[in-house]
Amino acid sequence: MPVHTVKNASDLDTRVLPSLQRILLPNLNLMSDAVHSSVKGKVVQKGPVVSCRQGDYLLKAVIQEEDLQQSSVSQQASINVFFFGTMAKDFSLSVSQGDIVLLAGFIISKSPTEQTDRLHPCHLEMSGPDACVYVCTSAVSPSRELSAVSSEPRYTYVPLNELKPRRIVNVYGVVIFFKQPFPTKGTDYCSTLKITDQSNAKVGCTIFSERLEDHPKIFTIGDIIRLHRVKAQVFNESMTLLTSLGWSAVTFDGAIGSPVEPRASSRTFHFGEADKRTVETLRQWAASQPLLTSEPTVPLSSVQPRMYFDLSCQLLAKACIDSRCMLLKVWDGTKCGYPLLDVAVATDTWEGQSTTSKDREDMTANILVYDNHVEVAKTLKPGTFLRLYNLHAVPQRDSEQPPDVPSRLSFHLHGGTSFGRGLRVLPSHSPDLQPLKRLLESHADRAVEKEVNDDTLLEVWYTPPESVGAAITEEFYTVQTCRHTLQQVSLAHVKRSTPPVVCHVRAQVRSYKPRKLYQCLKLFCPQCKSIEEVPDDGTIAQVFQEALRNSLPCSEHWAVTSSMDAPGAGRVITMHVASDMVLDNTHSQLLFLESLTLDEMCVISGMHKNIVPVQSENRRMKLLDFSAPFLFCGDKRYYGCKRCSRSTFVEPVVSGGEMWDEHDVAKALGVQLMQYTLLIQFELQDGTSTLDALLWEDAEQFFHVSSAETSANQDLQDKVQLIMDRLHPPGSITAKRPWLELCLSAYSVKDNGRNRVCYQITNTETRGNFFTAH
DNA sequence: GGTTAGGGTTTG
Repeated sequence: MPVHTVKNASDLDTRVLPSLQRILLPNLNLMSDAVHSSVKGKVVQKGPVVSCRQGDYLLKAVIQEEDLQQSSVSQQASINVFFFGTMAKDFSLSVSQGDIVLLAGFIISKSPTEQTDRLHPCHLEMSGPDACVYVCTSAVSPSRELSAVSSEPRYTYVPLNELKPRRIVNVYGVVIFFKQPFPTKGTDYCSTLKITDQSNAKVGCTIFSERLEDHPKIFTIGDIIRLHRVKAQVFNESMTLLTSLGWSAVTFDGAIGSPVEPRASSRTFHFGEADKRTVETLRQWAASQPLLTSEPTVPLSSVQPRMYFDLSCQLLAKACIDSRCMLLKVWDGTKCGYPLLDVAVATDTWEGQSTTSKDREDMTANILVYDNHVEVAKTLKPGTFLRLYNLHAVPQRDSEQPPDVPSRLSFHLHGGTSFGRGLRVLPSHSPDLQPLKRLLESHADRAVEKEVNDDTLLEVWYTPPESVGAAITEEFYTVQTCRHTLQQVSLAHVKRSTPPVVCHVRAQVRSYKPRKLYQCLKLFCPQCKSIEEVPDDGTIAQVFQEALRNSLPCSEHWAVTSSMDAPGAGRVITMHVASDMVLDNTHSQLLFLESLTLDEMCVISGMHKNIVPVQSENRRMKLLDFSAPFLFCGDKRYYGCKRCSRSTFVEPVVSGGEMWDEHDVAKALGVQLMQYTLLIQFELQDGTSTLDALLWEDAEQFFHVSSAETSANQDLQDKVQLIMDRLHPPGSITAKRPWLELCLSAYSVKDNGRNRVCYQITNTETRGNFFTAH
């Protein structure tokens, strides 16, 4: 290995590479003889191994000259060193921050970052066969042990007037300006926003992310945002914040008294009491700042010609005009004070309800959405609640119209993102949508009272946003996939039958539970047959926190141990790799990580195939409590059965070069792997009776998803939700629910010594042409 | 470790 360890620091001066000339770092320059020289210094910064574009690996470290008089310490005493390929991995595993290293076989280059990092004008590159490192591992210092056990506070937040250039920080702020994400010329979407806090400093933030759903969910000025791991930078003489590696954003409603519910895109983020207090304090402060109170959205009834305004509304229908323009038909339950322009569109180009009752006609607004906004508008489903930002009320003067007749108003969402122009979907539970929803509901009630012969309004209101279009244009049904040749029977007949028996029935879903789809996902132990809930992130984070409290780095003879700094936490994460695997590709290694938080685990697991969180007990490695996953594989998490697994293990039998899956890891660690499973209880009805039936063993077939994949994939969760909403549209009346052809298995189970009959939906799958659209 | 963009007196 090109990284060698020596026992004594003095060996670096005397025994190692005696033929080479030591150069003090301040004396090093581009003309120095790199071939016959060595440098020595303390590792003051050590970055992670990162993969670069060509499939190579890179690690950056900073080493500092130690052998200097105090007076001569200068910026030239610290130098950037880049390690490439296996050298990077070896360095990462063998060298810790604080160690003294001797480097040779380097290339000296001009440092492109001299101006920004104020370090040595040169940097060193360590690659190729001649590069080598000797390291004297420093003893674990008391301060390092202390930092490993201290866990609070988890994050520190920097006031916006105390930002220093180039520092990676966590901040809280109140949003005073924001734009919806727009595509850049690079690979990402960009959101720009401006925030402020009690210090009154105003700081622009630029968020880059390839995924639209990762961008901060800001609905209005006055929302509160928490940013983690953003980099401070000066631009145009002002401080700005820029996303950096592992950044995250969580936003909150800014109104005093509204629930402090974090809006996050990532499923894993830390949110505790301290965050709640910070949000509440910021809300109080913002309420006292007249400039910060958010401009309320303007109802249609208050719109004046030529004004720009934000509108909250429900989408009724949409139609494509051309590639650069879409028409959205919306309402907000109020009546505009001006006559509205009706845009003529062929009936068959509408999606959703284009024809409406006279009463509603007066309340619907046609909105022309241009250019870049078409992309978002295309994805909208009738029924969705929307907010349109910087909408323009344009009076359209008809040339033949007499001057005393008021012009008809049309609404335009112009192209571009200036002034925050854009549109976004609002979740229907948003606090500031509730007045709008109550208003729409009252119209729906009135329509019922009057028995208006037009149920389109009810249709839109009572059907969930996603399914309005579908309910009209798409078919939904189930088919039996078994080969039973059975006469269809009634539910009453099924209940009279003696189990075990299989029946075919035709029934509707009267209700189902759990209503929160994520609660349908369970963990099943094939060994002891127990079913457990999937722990939520709060529970898991707590297990990590517990382990953090008790842990001192463990040491195992079979593992190579190294450490890295937890960014901004003043704590060291310890990493163990089985010796046999050290040379494997970093991404496929089985890693054991100690002293880290769930957040950190989520960041790191994105880059590795298999990571096992561990803690130590008497310096021996031990798994965490089984309420937390014992294994992280990218987005996926695997759990061990509490009853059937051991939390201690001897040396895991690993051999290099293999690709490990969750079964291999579980076996090597003595863990009984829990399987993901979907479990839903339906109440079926068919006019003769009602009957509770489980959907469990054949649930994957029913939904066309894998339970394990669904656990880590929002799209699949949405798909399950979508299907449930078809089976049982929320708020729907019986007549509107589909009739399903089902295969039912009736069987007996022992329950407290008594036989009980259970029913399961088996051999049945859902069909509907929305699958192809999805 | 970091390319994109870095709000702005709008308009079909």
